[in-house]
Amino acid sequence: MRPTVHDIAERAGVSLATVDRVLNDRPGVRGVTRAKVEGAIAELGYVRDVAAANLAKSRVYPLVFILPEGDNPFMRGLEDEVRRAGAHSMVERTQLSVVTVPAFDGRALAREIDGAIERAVAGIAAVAVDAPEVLAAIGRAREAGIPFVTLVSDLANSGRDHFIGVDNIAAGRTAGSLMGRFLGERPGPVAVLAGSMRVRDHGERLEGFLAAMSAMPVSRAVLPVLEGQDDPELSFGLIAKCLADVPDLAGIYSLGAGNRGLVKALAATGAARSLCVIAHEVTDETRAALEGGLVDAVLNQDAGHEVRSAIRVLRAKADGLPVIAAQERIRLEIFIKDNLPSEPGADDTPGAAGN
Amino acid sequence: MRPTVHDIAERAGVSLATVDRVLNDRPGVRGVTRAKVEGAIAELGYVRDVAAANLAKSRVYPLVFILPEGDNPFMRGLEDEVRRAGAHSMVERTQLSVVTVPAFDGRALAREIDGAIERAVAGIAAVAVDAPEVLAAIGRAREAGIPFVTLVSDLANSGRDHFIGVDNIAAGRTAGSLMGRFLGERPGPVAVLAGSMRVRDHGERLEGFLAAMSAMPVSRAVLPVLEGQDDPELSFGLIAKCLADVPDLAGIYSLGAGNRGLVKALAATGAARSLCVIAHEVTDETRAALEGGLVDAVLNQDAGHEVRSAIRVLRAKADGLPVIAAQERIRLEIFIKDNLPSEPGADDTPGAAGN
DNA sequence: ATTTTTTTGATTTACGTACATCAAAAACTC
DNA sequence: GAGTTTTTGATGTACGTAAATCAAAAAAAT
Repeated sequence: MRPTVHDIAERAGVSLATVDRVLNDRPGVRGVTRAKVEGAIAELGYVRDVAAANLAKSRVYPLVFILPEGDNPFMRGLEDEVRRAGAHSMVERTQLSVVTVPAFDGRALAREIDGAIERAVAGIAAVAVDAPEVLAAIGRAREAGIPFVTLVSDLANSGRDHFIGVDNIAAGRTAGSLMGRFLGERPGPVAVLAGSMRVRDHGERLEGFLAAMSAMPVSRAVLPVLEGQDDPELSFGLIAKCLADVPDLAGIYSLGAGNRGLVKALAATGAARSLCVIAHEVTDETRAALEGGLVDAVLNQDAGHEVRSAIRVLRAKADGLPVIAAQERIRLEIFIKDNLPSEPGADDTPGAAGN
Repeated sequence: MRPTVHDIAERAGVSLATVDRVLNDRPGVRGVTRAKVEGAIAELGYVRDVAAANLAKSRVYPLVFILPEGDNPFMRGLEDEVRRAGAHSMVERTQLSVVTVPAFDGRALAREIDGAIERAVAGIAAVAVDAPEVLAAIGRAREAGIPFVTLVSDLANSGRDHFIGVDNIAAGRTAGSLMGRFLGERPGPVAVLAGSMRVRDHGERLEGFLAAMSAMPVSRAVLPVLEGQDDPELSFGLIAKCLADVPDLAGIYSLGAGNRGLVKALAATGAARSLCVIAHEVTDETRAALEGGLVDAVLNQDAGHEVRSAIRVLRAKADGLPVIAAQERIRLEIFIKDNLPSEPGADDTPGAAGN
């Protein structure tokens, strides 16, 4: 059976009060006594019963998720997942809140991080922005002893506890390999639709894509990047023009969130029947396009898994417990039509409204 | 804040003892009193604090995993995952045990299920076998109020609480689609390596594969199934013979666990340079083959996720709590060389032994 | 109305831990 | 050795729930 604080007291020859002082780093214990207690803890392999401690303390873990605003479907899906998890999180003594900031606004993000620090939350998860003020804010959170997780978009050298997301270079490389395999020896250039090359994630995906394409047996041109700012109408226009201007176009890689415009352009021109199209993230649009044959493959990161992982990691850090690395590793999923899981809520009664 | 039993007592105008009797279905409560208490429970939205209850009861959840014996790498990996999870499961009041039975032995499996029922375990997870005595044993477990999860291999109409695994027809279809896409217009038949067609899972994968291949624009022969009994040497022989007998072979789909023999035959003959090879489950052999270019894609189900899911589902069922469907859905993963996650333990110091 | 049976309430103990209080013991200083 | 300071121990209360006991109250039966 598991050792308790009573066992420690007996093994070390001290009282419960002394054990409590050592376990919780309270003052009033001589070094020699502390050593005895710590020795007993180690010998017994004592692990705190966190559930019992939380009960005694009536502890609640307030966690905050800071997400970018806008109509990026993936981010909205991420927000939905947080809200869904939050609906029954009090059962696990967790209280989730969502704060949104303008996309790519480092200053606003830093401000919200500092706000969360002020409120003494138990942990922070944020989609990072490459900006010095964000770097500094993360540093302040860590100094205040608040666990910090970057979500989807990492920030190097930030001291964050954990990154939850996929490797974007590998993502691009995967897209390139698949594109090359699917196209085989069929000739013609490929186009790339990005949001903005100023975003590091997009740059990394392109880098990986180009590397993989250049390693393919068949040499193939990659056209200059189309920057659609993740805007549906702008993306639509760029793709439609490209389809018109490049009659021998062989494929399109959409590495950002402009998929609504892409899918619309493909459907409008009927071009997808002869193109290989690879996009990122399963959303309503890309799911429909995959099922309807407009898109050949979607590379996905599971927002639900990411949110659950963030919660688990922040909780583990707050409790000083180990993180199970294998469980928290986010896989880059490849979906074709045949392995696409059924839509969430597909089990619901047809008349049910939303989910 | 969360309502407690005290709030129920006050709301219903009864004592704590009565609330306890109602909550725990103990005798000695009139119907009219019970209705009052249940009304208060509903109005308050009371949800039991399972952690507090477990503390009061010193509860432990003994769970048993019944797995097939043998050197099937996937099953051994599954067993490793259970043992790994069991190493620190007491922290969560869970006690995992593994029982192995001869592969495909329905009688032995039924006997172990009954043994677990006798020991009054909190839940059972088993790789199912299609046999009437197994069906009956699962029925007995359910009658005894013991939650039952089928793992990897399901059993229809068994009354099990949950299936944790992938859809094998979809798996076969995915393999067929990928094979067709990767081969493009390149001519030549494809071969299928199975364990045994007597195993329903293998039959389903073949079914899906054939359906997808026949839907491809290019018509392509599928050779009669090679049944290697998941034996490395038998599989080696069958593949080597096939490679010698069919010089225009275009691809191989390995739907079972004979991959060690397959990979060895490919390496020995140098045939893989001109073949498209798709296999199932990431194991040491398939990982190396994928990285070395002998295999083009591996379709995988994550054993670690499956074990964690089984534990979560069994715990939730034992507690009478809801199962989060999205979290417990096992995805059919497609791995090519570029999105293959680094090997578990790859973060360890190079000198570290095993893991 | 009386007797018998059933229901209800009050109370205690328990789980493992957190945290506070204050007297007693030990250690330190002069 | 006396006085002062620090450390330690004993104890109580708390968290939310489980479970047992027995007296008192309520309901049912005669």
